[in-house]
Amino acid sequence: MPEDVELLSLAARRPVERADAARNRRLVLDAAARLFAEHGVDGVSMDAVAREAGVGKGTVFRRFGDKSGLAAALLDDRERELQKGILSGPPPLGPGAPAAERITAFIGAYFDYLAGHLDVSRLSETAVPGARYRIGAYRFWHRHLAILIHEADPSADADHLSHMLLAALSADLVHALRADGHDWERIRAGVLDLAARVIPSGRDV
Amino acid sequence: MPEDVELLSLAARRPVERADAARNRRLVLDAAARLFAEHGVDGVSMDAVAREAGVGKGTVFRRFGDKSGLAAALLDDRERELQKGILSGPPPLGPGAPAAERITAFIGAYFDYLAGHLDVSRLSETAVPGARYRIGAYRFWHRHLAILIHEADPSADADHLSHMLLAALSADLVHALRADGHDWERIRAGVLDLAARVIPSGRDV
DNA sequence: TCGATAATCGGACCGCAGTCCGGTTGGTAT
DNA sequence: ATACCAACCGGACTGCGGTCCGATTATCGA
Repeated sequence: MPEDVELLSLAARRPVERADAARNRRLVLDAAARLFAEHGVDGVSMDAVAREAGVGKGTVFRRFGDKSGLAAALLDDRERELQKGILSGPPPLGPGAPAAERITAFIGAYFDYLAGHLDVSRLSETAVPGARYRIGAYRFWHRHLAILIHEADPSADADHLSHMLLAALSADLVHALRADGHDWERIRAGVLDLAARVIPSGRDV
Repeated sequence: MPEDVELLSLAARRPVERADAARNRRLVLDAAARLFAEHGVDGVSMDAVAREAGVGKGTVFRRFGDKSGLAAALLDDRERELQKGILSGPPPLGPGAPAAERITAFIGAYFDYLAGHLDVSRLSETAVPGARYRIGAYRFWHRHLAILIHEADPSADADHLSHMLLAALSADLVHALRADGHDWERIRAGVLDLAARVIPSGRDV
């Protein structure tokens, strides 16, 4: 399993983190979570987050880069849970099952994760154009999927195909589908159906 | 062919348009095209467009809504060309060919259109979250694809599948792939390959 | 324990997207 | 031709994302 490098690189922390910096990071993340829950993702400015955290605006931006970075940091914990399940959990999400089954399991699990954090995910993906593809977590999902696709069908352009499957799971698209009246189950089934069409699980192609 | 209603709705103009309004629309669009070509899409503010057009800022926003709307208006002419080819051009892009072939033709043609206007397309799709799905042109592409998918495979959720195929053609994704080193031909082939996997052109499923 | 050094802190500052409203102008009915 | 009204015009204004830099504070070597 050569995937483990990903998690390591994501877990890599700076040599040390000063005590005040760590404290402030926590303050900012807690404040953001509180305000998002109370006023909705769109109704919270970065100034408001800084004020609620009792911290200067510059501090927030230095630690999180921009608004999408703050949202990504908020998602971090849940992401790690899913990443852990992929790297070392039981099959079919974890190692041990055939690639096609692992693909299905991953897409289902990722969709459930997305559905549970759609607003914050959408913020992290759309606040800054191109942000989605730069986030470490996206790279993890992409590499994982690409490895599985290559295993299931070596003739495919696994790298590109992996990006396109993830595009079907973009928060902005799912949000638009919801706004268009699609219910969760329909969207979930549709994405899984797409994956099944792309990577036939049984024999043949 | 029940698709024609789409084009009509897109072409529907307000009862009349005042002479000064029409003149200013032209001024603004020309100014925007000029500035985008000269300074790049990211280096042009709405103030600059208004100034270059010799028009007030309010005028620009009233006529185009927001920045993504201005970009969408700039794309309008080219879009209509493609739309015309779909509605009344020769097969396989136009009517007359089997649905699966029309899907392939459409995706290839749309990709070429996208590749030719990637920056402005990206602006129109990402300047405002969710903007892509609200634009009239997107609805046209979506409905066209959905009709063909339903024809090729009535068992599929054509509506959702159509959205997901278009997600693989999102300007932001294609931009990210380019930045990641993928060349145009590779991306084009990958998207067509995806369509072929989703909608088998020959027999069976 | 204490001084040197580098990272952190935070609020003033900037540019831009988008709004508002009093003044103006073009279309239309008489 | 003219008067009325709706639509248009445009620049001042607001709030937000993001930057910058002088002051502050934590860490480490002596």
